[in-house]
Amino acid sequence: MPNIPRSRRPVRVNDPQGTRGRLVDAAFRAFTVRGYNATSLHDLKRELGTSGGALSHHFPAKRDLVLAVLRERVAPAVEETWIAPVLLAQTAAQGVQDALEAVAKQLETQGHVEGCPLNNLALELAGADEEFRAPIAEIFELWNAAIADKLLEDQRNGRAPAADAQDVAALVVAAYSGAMAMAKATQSPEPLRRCARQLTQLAGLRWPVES
Amino acid sequence: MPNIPRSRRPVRVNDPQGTRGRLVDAAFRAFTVRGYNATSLHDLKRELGTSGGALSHHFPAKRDLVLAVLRERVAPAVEETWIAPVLLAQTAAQGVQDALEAVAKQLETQGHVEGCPLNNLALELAGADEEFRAPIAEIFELWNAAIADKLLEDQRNGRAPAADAQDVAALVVAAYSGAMAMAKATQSPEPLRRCARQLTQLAGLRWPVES
Amino acid sequence: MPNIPRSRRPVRVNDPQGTRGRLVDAAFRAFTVRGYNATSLHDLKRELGTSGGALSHHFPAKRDLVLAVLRERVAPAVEETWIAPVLLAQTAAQGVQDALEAVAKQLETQGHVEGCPLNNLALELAGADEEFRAPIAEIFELWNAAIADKLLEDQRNGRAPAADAQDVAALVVAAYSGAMAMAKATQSPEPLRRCARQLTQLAGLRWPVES
Amino acid sequence: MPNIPRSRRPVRVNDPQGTRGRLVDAAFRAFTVRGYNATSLHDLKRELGTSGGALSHHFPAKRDLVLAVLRERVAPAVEETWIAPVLLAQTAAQGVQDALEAVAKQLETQGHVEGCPLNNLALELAGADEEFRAPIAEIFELWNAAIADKLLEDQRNGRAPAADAQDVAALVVAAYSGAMAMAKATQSPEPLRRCARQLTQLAGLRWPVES
DNA sequence: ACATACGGGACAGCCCGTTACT
DNA sequence: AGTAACGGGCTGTCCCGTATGT
Repeated sequence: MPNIPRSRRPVRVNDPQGTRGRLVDAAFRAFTVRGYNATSLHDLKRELGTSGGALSHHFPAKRDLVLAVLRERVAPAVEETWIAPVLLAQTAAQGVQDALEAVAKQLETQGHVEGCPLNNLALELAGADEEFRAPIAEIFELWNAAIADKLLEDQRNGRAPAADAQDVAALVVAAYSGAMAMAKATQSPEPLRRCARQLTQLAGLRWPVES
Repeated sequence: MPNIPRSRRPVRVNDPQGTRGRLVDAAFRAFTVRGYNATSLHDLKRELGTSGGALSHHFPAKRDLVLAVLRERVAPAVEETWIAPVLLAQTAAQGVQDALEAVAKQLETQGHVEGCPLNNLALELAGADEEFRAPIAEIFELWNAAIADKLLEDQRNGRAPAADAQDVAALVVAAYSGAMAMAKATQSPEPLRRCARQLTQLAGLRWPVES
Repeated sequence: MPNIPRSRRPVRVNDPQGTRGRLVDAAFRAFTVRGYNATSLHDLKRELGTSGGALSHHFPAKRDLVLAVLRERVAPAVEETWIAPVLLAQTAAQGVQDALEAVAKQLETQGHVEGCPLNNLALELAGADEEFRAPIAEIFELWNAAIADKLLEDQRNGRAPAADAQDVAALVVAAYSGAMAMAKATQSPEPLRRCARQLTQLAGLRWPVES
Repeated sequence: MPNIPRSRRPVRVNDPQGTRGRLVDAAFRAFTVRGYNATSLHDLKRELGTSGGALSHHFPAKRDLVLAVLRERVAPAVEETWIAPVLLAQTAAQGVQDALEAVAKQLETQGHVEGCPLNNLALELAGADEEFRAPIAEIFELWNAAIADKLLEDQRNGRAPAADAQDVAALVVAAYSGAMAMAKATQSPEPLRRCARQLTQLAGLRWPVES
């Protein structure tokens, strides 16, 4: 009885990296859009077609999943949308404007405003568990530090007025985070735009007016 | 308050207003500390001693409870801690500083930083349901408008430099909200203090430097 | 439009006592036959037609259910099959024989030997949790004490030879428990019968052979 | 196979006998302490460091594991702690006392009373599956037979009074098993000691009172 | 107005086995 | 022989809402 169309058996492929990555991706998306508590693992499984065993294997508990999301998706996202632009710009002020502009543009493109992933998770999880709070705080601090460092460099090079770099950086990060919260609540990019405009009027971020 | 000999039957007090108020209070606290999804109605019932039916009587669904919390606790809180101080201060700039100072002081007093109730609920609920988003957006807008109005008044009176009042107000609200998020994540009032200091350096909030 | 066979609405009857009792009954049966860990709450619910909510209401956790079973079913069963017969018999020796005979007869009647409920739960749960162990130990001790007391009375009345009543009682209880374990393993009442016969040969249980 | 500089491959030792033995050992311990149903294979794997496939290789199913435990650990344990002492003693009565004394001493040494492995498994599994019941019954019967045989020999040699050897043996085994159950429930070796004392008062086990 | 009882339907986590892979 | 990935299914628990009772 030859020539059996051997396509019977449900061929399973072992792809640990891929499966894990897809899980983290899906979790990142879902946590950002719906939040941590409002996302059921069942949703993730169904969305991906992965089984409970696979999920359990890679992430014994939901907690482990969100920790991976923070480390492997949220932190890189902040790095990409904020730290890199700031570091690569000519001045911190310019970098901040670039980053704000890019995000505002993106919000305008896509209809729905989901808010900042870091902020969303921070507000929901920071109060719950020290194990969550610590990595979140760390991301905020790296972000802050990157802006502050750039600003200090600018000041040394005469490209920024004297000011407490840490304070200025904190305001920038806070303004962005808060603006995103308002943008999410009002479903409009306007708060972001308003903040972007006003930040150019901040003493510590104004190009030293020569004359 | 008579001598209660009747040890048997659960003494029931009919106190509609009181029960309702206590429910909203407990919900406000729990939603602020643990979040909406992480708070079960069972928790509230147990915390208050009031049980099931009472809650159901006043609030048919959990949704109704959070709406009441927004209307009757969160909005008044914003009114009290931000709108009133700003309106009563001599200038908007002063009012903003007062409000920030008051909150920072409070954070230092109490060990744990729970964050801003409005912000917490906004981030968790704004993306979920239009029914939640609208009242949250409204609170943000009232807050914003109060600051902007005061600023316009200042400008008319020569107590503030010319600037887009809406933009400045948005930055103030955003900076505060974001700073509270960071304060919650880092469990420290420092971000708030940094932002307070920097906001005094914002052009639109500086007292017109007379010659 | 009269005379609607008003059987439409799923009439629910509140019968807390009844529901609770049926749950404990079903649990007692299932725990005795299949054991604690091998019995799923789903089984109980389906067997009774009760819903998860009802179960959760009466017994927040499985632990609470088994504690109720011990207190309200196992202890009374020991009381009924052992303590009462012993106390009511003319002598302890006679009571022991009566109890053994009754159980042996019952085993012969019903085909399947499930073993002693107390023993089954004791072996499975006593090692797990102090909260389980304590009530189990208490039942054993009451059982033991009843036999010992009766024996002491017999000795005072000259109806039993001098012997350490506690020791004799312990042997009786142990022999019965062990015999039931063997009966369950061999699915035969023979071990019980053998023990019954031999216990009559125990010095402390023999009627003082006058001569 | 992307050439990962795979320096951290887990060192694997092929040791079929050893792995199998360690698995059975761990299972024996866990089943004795926590019971069959309360022990997850995951626990065993983690305890041993060996993982999934190894277990599956040696024991396709959990059932096979417990059967091996019965055959290779429980039966030998009964052989060692009961059958050998009885056979080697001068009389059955002496052997029984020796065995009881040894176990009681061991219980006193180690603080925690786990109970008799055979009894624990018997009560939990005998009712579940004929495949489990049979080997358990067999162990009980071998145990019983050893004592009965020794007793018959004693009787033939005039070292024991006439009595139904099977019955006496059954009582001894039952008393021990039951006493261990009580010892586990009360976490005390006392029941065992009491039974040991009383068994010396059993007619069939008393050294023929030389006239 | 309030309290107890209950209905179902999730949810996270676990568990036993099997399959791909080394 | 042994490892890691994976498949599903099930378990105890919780949770929100409603119905019954006082």
